[in-house]
Amino acid sequence: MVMVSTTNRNRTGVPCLACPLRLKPAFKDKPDDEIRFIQSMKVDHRQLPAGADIIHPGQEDAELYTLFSGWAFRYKSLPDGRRQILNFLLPGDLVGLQASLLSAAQHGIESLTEVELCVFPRRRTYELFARMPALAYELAWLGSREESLIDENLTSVGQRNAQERIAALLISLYRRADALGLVSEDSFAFPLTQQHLADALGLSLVHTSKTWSRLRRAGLFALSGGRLKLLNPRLTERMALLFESERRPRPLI
Amino acid sequence: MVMVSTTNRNRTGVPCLACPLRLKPAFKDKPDDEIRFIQSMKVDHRQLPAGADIIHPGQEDAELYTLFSGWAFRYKSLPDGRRQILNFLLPGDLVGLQASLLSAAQHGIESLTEVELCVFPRRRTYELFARMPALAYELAWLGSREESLIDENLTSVGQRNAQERIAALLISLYRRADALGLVSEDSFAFPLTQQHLADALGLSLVHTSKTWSRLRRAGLFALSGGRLKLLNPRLTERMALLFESERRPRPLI
DNA sequence: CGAGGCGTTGAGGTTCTTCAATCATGGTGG
DNA sequence: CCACCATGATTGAAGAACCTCAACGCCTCG
Repeated sequence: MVMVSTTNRNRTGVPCLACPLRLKPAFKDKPDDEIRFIQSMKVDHRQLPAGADIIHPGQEDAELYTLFSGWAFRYKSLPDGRRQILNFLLPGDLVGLQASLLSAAQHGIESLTEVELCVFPRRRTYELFARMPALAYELAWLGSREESLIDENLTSVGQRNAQERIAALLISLYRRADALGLVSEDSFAFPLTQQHLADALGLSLVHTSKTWSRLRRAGLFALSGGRLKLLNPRLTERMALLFESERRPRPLI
Repeated sequence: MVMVSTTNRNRTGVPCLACPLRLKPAFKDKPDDEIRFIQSMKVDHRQLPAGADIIHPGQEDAELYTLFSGWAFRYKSLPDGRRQILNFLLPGDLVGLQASLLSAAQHGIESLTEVELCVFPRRRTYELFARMPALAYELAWLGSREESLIDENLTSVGQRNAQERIAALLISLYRRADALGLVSEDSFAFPLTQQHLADALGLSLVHTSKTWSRLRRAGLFALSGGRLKLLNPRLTERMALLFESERRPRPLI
């Protein structure tokens, strides 16, 4: 939970028109004039270490970001310290849309790995709506997509048992990483500790550890060198009681 | 789960400029030209009985609605029949924003009481973004607000025990009903069965019944004639482990 | 070498679930 | 008017899932 603001003075980062993310199969094409508008709104390219507060609970002046690289998560805490991880953020995800629309952040956002963020000033969010309706529409679209992910997490925590929750989380992260080209040989970088898992699944640390180890020993997945390999995706899907979900390209802002 | 489409042929319903909801303290003022635009987008005023499917899971042509009167809820089901209620919808809430932006509804929406809906064609959602950026912004704002409610529910189900979950739900519904002027003498119409409660709280029906009765006998609330009266809101708030939350007016579309 | 972060495991207790039976209420048809 | 049925709420009993407490091992880092 280190508070760092290592603002990279290299304001440009990568030009948005040449953004490597945009080439991934996860994302839709976008007309050049919209990309140039995004470029003109981008005021910084910021790098933060793992464990940094990107937005803290109650913050009123949170900017709007796109996660360029690395992982992060949104969370909510209770007064007595219990913490619920609401969802994980991967490259291309919007960071802080809710916080920038509502007057104060109702949640916190923390980096899970070192991250790079494209920074857009929250003051100009309305300008985006006024001048680039297509982008505004995609902003709303991305907001709805995030809500849909949280719906799924709520269903998991409310209805699935420990083993089903783990399976559902693995499949969800696997699919998202895959769409971003982060999966090679069924394995992808997996920066979560068991405490993160427990807080995301609504389980105690101990029970998470036991169930996690059991599923690993049962051959569902393997973990080495910080990379997770799904050994039996089909079985995992069935164990998660998941309905099929389509995977169409999405907007990148 | 009756499928009825009692389309009220009286297309007008109430003129939006004279919408009685708009007078409630829950809602912000809006310029007349925006209200007239909303009126021009409204294609129907539809009445459905309790238990009707407003949007069914997987539906691809769901319209966008504003809930004019009555209660509804969003839910997600697992293949084996377990159901999670994601959030409750009260008058003034948008219905089906997520479904109208994404290509198919990832959830269902069902009426809890008889409801009246203002119907807006999903085909014209983009037109709204193009022609009325202020309204588009408020649409996104309402989407973020709904996400924020789901965040709270996820935190409840993931971190609170049965009694805390019930307290948190009661406070949340009480505050929302209050802002709509639906509360008189600390009591408001309460159309949920214990099955709805159980599905929203992620608890079994039996345990919900036992905890619910225990809190009622403990004097937290009283239920008679379908109306719920919160007898000790302060205590309920403390029991829910809730942070204080501001209540500013919100947009009505 | 010590400290701290992270993961694992055992033991015992609590919360919550499942199964099952009962009861109250309201509507319907004979 | 009453028998019948459906829906919803209540309660007891037994067991499973999950939680807390506690101890220990492994690793990295200073």
